[in-house]
Amino acid sequence: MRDNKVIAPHLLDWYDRHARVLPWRVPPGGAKADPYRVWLSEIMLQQTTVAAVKDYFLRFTALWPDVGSLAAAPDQQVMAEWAGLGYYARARNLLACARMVAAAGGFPKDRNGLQALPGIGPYTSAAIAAIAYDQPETVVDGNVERVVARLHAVETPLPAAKPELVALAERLTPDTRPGDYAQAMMDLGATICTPRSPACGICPLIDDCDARVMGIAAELPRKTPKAAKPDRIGIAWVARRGDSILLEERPAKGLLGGTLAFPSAGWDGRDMPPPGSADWQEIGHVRHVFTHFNLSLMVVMGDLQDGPDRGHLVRLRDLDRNALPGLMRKVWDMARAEIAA
DNA sequence: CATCCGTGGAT
DNA sequence: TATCCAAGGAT
Repeated sequence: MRDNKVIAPHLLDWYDRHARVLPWRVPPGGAKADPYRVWLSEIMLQQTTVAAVKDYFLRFTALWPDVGSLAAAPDQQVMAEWAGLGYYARARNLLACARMVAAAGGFPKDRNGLQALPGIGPYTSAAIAAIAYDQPETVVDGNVERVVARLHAVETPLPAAKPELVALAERLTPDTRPGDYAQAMMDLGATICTPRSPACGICPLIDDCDARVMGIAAELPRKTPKAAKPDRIGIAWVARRGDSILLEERPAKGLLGGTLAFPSAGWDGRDMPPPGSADWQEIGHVRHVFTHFNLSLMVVMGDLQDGPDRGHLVRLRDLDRNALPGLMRKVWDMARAEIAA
């Protein structure tokens, strides 16, 4: 029979020996974590893998070592540095949040205050409060949902099971070392209690897990099936004039909001004409997968005869591929190959 | 509560 | 190739 009181001690003992070393992390029992670095890493890590975040985190903290310097950064530079990481609303909220925090003289020191800031929801507010301020808030991300669903053998499928999992997780949260405990739960989920083939044989909670006894650990948490992704098509214009190429900033809201992009239409709910007159030549198609649809984008290229009526011309040698979101990098790579040919 | 919002890696 | 999914939040 599981004893809730021993779970945190078991987990913390394991964490003291096996904590992952990460750029934004303070070692177990170590010095106090910097709220700015905790916040920045947590925003980047939302629905994003540790491997993908590492370089972005190092780059951001090198450019902007504190919230004041980030708050003073130009919007376009932050968007360009975020390019490729996805979920661009995070970048816009990041900057809005940094400016509010800088104006207030620092981060709020409790969960409710944190959650009032843009881009900070139930998970992130609890994570910052626990990790940076050592408050016994319960952090519930996808890892914790999975660990708790297995410990308690919760068979209700997600997302309906979420409230129940949160309540169960709250009962496990210790009053001491809540920040280490939160990170330990996530490390356990990421390295031992993994989605497909959990390594129960080396799990520090093997004697505390109901699903393990029932032999259903790998099946939990159950999830309600997702709808199939529809296919969408569209067109992107690679408009050239001399040694320059046309780019535009996308509208702040919606798909790839606020990012630098080639003019395009037909795939994002906006019906736009070509940005100018040209003898457009089809050079190929790029495929891209978004969260809720598959995209096949026809790429056409041409020399502008008039216009453009929007966007701005950028010299090829000034075009930074890394400042483009992933989809537009594919468009650019195709166009660059065509130009070279 | 459902939908929208990226990207890349693992299986 | 198809599917899942990764430290979620806003609307």
